[in-house]
Amino acid sequence: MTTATSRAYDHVKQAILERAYPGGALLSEGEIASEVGVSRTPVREALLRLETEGLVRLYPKRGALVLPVSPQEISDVLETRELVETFTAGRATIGPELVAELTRLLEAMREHSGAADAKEFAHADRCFHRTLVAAAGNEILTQLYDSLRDRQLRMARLTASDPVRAADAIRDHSEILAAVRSGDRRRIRTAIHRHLQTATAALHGRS
Amino acid sequence: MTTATSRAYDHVKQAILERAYPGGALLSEGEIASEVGVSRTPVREALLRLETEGLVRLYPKRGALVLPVSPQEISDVLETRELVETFTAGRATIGPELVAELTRLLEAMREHSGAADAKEFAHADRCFHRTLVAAAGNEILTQLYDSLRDRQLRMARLTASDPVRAADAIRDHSEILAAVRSGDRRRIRTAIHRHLQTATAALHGRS
DNA sequence: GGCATACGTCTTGTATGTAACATAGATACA
DNA sequence: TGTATCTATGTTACATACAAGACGTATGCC
Repeated sequence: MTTATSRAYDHVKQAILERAYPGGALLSEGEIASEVGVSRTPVREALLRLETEGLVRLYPKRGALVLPVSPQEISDVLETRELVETFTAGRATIGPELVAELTRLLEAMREHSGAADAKEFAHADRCFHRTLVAAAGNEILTQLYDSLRDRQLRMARLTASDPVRAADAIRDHSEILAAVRSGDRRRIRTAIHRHLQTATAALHGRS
Repeated sequence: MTTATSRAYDHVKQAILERAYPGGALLSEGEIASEVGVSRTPVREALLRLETEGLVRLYPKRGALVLPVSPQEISDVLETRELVETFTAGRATIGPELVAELTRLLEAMREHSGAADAKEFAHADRCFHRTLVAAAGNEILTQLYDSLRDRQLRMARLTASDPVRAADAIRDHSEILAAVRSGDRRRIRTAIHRHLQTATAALHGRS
């Protein structure tokens, strides 16, 4: 069985990312504890962790405030994401395994590009980028990147349920993969930069 | 009065950074609790936080392992630090307050360059860099940078107690400050890059 | 001797109890 | 009316209790 702490963590994190706990809400440990069916202790540990991830802010004796997404946060996340992705693209170890993995993930995106599979699509999308970042071999940046993607999840309204955007994403990823295959790092960086530009524009166009 | 959790956190963190708890040591909550004079609960919260900072690793039902510094970690920290510093240098809002603050910190470094003030020297050094990073206005990167500096603390053998290295650092920082005054961003990045190169070399030369 | 098993010890994971703090709203008073 | 104070309620911060898991070691058996 999974631990009580991780159940509490997953529950709260998912609720925040899906806006079931909206930005600005003040959560109490006891309330969450009874929802999840555990005691307050594991809930408290989950909230502590979510605070370090930047999703909530703990106010002593008051409760846990679900941080509203601010323009500053959006800008910081996007800026940092671009920094990490372009940098790691310049350092990634490019080999047959990497190409094979990226190919597989791109294929998964194509398979799930229908409106019904939005969740799987988003997952493959995310894994694609993550794989590329991880290929640079820097664990600190890989972990940072993961937390950025989580935070970005809250910002997107209805990510990827739009077929046009799904098609855009597939096209962009194909270009990134082709660039990786070519081994031309400048081309990879350019492709990633362009991809993030379109993604950013879409985000701003809807928020 | 400060909270029990923060006392436990400070105690353990300092002990790890100063190698009082050496890499590879297995800590138990109860042991720390009695050292600090609090119950296990706040100790546990402190350890959880230190795990997210990459200083310890919690093994279920076993204890908290003080992570030994690995070559991989050294490389990741240095690489990430350079990435963050050079990037933020390119975005920092350069104004009179920034220049004044950096000047003040450089002055503090000069004041404390004697061997007796190693701690104050290191503190001013760190604040100098932190101020520059923060001037870019990206909270995510600023926070990341802080954690990198903590981790780097463990790697340096006897940081800055060497007068030659202190003089080197002051010279490098002067050049960075001059570059900031000039407003030439390329020059700032170059100065930072050179500074990190010498710092890295010193680190490797001794470890 | 060699192997499996049982046991004792250490440690955590989780629940629960308690006191102190923060706040909102009521109340008293000028 | 406006202000200060009191009180009721909700919430955490921390301590403590207890059960269960992980290991090292001894024990029994061949």
